[in-house]
Amino acid sequence: MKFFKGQGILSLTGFHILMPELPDVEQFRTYTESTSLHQKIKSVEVRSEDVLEEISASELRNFLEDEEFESTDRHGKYLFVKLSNSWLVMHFGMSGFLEYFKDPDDEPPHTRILIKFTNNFNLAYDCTRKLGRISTAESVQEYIKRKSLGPDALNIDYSQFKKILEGRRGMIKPALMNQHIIAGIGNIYSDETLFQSGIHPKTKVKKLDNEHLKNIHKKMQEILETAIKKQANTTQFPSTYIIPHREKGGKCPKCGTKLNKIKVSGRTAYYCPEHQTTST
DNA sequence: CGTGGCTCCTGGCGGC
DNA sequence: TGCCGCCAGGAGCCAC
Repeated sequence: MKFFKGQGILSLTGFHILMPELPDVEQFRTYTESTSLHQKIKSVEVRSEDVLEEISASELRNFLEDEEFESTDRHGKYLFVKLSNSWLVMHFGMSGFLEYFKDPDDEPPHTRILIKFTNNFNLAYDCTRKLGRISTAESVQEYIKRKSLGPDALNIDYSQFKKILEGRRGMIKPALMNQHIIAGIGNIYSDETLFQSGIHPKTKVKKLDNEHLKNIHKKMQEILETAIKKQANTTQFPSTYIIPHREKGGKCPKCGTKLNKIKVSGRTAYYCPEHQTTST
């Protein structure tokens, strides 16, 4: 699938890299579904043990070899792949992606785990910066519980959303990005959500009224659904989105004002000073 | 409870 | 050109 190959190419040419937040992982999930199900795993190469979490290379090989991927699931930024009796869990850090290929020349450049199927195709887990993690779980629920992940950002309804945010003392952007509160939103989708909601990223949660929260919840889910429809390809996003303008000298796609770039909880936040005016 | 700082990594880029 | 420090979209840990 050229799409994934394109990620590296896009990043090299200065376009926006597709980062593994919820929509990207959903794309990896459907990609896995459409390429890798119901094929016997012949062998597994662990090229870097750095990405293994609570499992050794030989344990992972034993865990996967002679198994088949039966189905997939996703929770937040985690991809789950079902085997006969347990689950493989993939997290992509800041630079991870999957590539299904046959010709060795098509192997991506920073393959950390290579799964070889008996049909002679391969699934590569490529993670340049080695910040992603591969692990296993008894079930999706067991993993969610073990990692204390909040509800998935796409599934959470408003009453639940409101309940988890109410009473928080901190700022809205870090709250949205906190995987223990809501799973799936990272730095760029929190920027987009707050841009579309007209909320300054440093706004204290307790300063937001019911209408604000309702709007944030609605925009968050609309954005995630749109991004998934566009296969997380930012070049296909609506022209009113801030994501493609999150760069030095970027301008607001709605009014042309130069975007502000600030640090919020240690992360880079871009926002429009004209559109995101709630007091902090 | 929240936040800032540090850490895990690699690689692209800007500045000198 | 070469080198170096800075920066990046994730997230855990610890001190305050």
